[in-house]
Amino acid sequence: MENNFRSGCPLASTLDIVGDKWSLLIVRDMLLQGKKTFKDFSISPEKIAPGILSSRLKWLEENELITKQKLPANQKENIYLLTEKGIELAPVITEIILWSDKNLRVQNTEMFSIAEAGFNQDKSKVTEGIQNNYRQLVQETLG
Amino acid sequence: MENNFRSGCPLASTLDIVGDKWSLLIVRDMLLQGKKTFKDFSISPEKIAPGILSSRLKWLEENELITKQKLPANQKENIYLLTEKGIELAPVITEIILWSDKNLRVQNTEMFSIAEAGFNQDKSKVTEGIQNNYRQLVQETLG
DNA sequence: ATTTTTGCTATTAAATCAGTAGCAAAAGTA
DNA sequence: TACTTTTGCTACTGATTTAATAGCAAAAAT
Repeated sequence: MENNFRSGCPLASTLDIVGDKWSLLIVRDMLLQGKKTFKDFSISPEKIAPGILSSRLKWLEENELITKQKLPANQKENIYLLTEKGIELAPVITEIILWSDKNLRVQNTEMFSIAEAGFNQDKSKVTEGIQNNYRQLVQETLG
Repeated sequence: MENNFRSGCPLASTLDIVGDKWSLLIVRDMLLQGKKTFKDFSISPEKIAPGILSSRLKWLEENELITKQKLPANQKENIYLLTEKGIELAPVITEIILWSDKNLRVQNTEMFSIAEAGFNQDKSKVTEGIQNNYRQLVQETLG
């Protein structure tokens, strides 16, 4: 259990955990689309390779952003769910999406509208809505 | 000028630009510590290698998050400054720091206090303060 | 005129990412 | 019950990115 962080900087420490091209997209799929299984994550538009997906899920589980479990009804499927620590990334994701909408749309002409997903409302309301919605999904999934 | 983004997702698009282990740390050094030169960035506690720093600065300039220029007084030193697009990353950085403070401190026992930097105040006040402070630095630098 | 500083590039090695194939076990279907 | 499909991966190969160090030319400082 050694300290593998580059420095004592909180920003750098976060990047040491989720500062790669995929981790936050997995969290996005869970938070915003309710994805739960390996298969679910495999079919994102960004097409993550199974090897990378596998290693990222392990890493996120090790760092307690997600849990992995099987439900009694299905002994094959692994169910991945965000922990509270993971759910609390919602404000970060919201700010990134708002920045992107405002600043990258000119570069990425294919970018989705964020109004559809309700991101043009009050910032903290949006974030809380996403979080509470997800917490309900967890309840429903685990019964 | 082709579209090199992985998808139309705003989150993924941002990660395509600053989703590596170093870009946001460079923005951090500029915003929070007023760093402006290659040398300044070289001496961060995370010790970025010159080759990576060089390529990241080029990339950030290409994507218009920073500008690069020489001041009349010094024809050797390059001065790197954040554009408005770069300054607007402040809310993202604030949220990441707050998440880290709350959720990674247990893992990274060497983490700095964020109270010292004033991050325990009202969120949008903190962000705006950082941004206005930086805009003033730009003014002072360019005269 | 000499030394130091700055802003890099070059080089090599290591780590990570990406794409495809394939496979065992569980689940679904006939 | 046998067969097919689905799921959740692992293995493999190659490409790309990152990391660490050395070094160097031009400007600035002494």
